[in-house]
Amino acid sequence: MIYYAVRAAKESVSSTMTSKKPFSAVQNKNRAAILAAALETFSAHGFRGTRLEQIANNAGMSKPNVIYYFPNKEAIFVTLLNSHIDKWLAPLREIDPDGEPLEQVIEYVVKKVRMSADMPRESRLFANEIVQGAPRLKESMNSDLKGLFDRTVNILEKWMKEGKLAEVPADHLIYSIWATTQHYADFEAQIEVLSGTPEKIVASAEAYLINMYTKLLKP
Amino acid sequence: MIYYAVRAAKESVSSTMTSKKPFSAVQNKNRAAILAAALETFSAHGFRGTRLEQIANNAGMSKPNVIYYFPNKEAIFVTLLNSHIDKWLAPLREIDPDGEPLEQVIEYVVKKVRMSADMPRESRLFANEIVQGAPRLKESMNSDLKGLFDRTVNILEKWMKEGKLAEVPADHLIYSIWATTQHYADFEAQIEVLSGTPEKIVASAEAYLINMYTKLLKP
DNA sequence: GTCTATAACAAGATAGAC
DNA sequence: GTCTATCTTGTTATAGAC
Repeated sequence: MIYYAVRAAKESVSSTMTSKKPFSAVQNKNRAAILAAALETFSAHGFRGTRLEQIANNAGMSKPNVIYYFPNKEAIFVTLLNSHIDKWLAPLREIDPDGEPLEQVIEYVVKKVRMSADMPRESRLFANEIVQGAPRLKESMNSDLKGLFDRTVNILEKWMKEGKLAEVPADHLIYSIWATTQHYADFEAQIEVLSGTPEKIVASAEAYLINMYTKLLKP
Repeated sequence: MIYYAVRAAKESVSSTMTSKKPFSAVQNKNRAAILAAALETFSAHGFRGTRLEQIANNAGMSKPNVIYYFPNKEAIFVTLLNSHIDKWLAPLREIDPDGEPLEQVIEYVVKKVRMSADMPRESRLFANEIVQGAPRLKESMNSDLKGLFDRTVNILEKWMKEGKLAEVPADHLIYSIWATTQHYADFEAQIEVLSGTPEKIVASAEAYLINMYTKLLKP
């Protein structure tokens, strides 16, 4: 089950690579359509709330045809998670230990809040899963995320010790950045009720957050 | 359907009240057991992810017996949401327009982060629902929450105009308080992977957040 | 590769005895 | 009020023709 998912995740990226069993052009096209449809429904309803039929309809094909490309529903979900995780963690990876500290943190905040605006479905996909205990995400959190998190904590603590950032607990700083930036995507339904058009709100969030984290971290 | 839910939510609070059809002591006890079990499972798995059987098992009774007390699964869920919403919004309601501004905001932050520590399941119950578009919560958000939110925005803006708080967009301020405080409960699974025991982390969150919002808002 | 039909099963809800 | 047995529906997954 996991096997198929991983294979799909890796190979769907480059169909031309000369591995054992590359997917055909049609296969890649249909896989992509399924994953696009899956992002739509899984992010809106979570794993159990999503019906295979919705995915099939959104992808413009029949239910059995979907299952022709993926062995089961869980494989679609896991493939989807894996296919987005690198992109999702990229901004964290791009923090430069040799850059100007405050600038690096603010840059990270800006990237994250823009992701919330540009990729709200990806954000909710992960949010849905984590709120429910991350049963299908614990593995990649332990491998991909944990290392990145620790690396970032170290960089931040070094900067603080050097007096280049105000001293705050680095782990809490990262959590609050995640919380404040992703909130606009994850709780969009609530924001829409309270503030109207979410797009406008996310647009003005950037300035607010830059100000907040600058005040917090300026040495 | 909604009728039963509302009736249950209101009457289960005070069994002795002299309304048309008060519930018996046994009824109240069983209703309470069902709602307690429901909080456990709905907060962990969301509405569709929760099985009636899990609720029954957790409540120590049979599935049909659960349905004897509530007409269906949705009624349990709606009753549960309603039975917690007042408690959940209490800290916001308690912001005193005549109090010392910064103190009032910090007090609010502290109450919220403690709720995250003491009532993580309630937090996730709402988070789960909102991430999925709040289909069964839109109504009470429009009635209960919207008014409270607007009231709070007005209080904050007045304080800012009077120079008693630094000027920031009040709506974003509220969103960031919600985001940073609830994050510890809602994303507990992730925090556990990255920082170990969530209890310790939430405990140290209070000081971090007090510092952050003080720096942000001190005039 | 794609489809219709259907098997297999899980889950919500009901009937009716106690 | 509570339970066992069961109905009914919804949903995943498969079989097999094209």
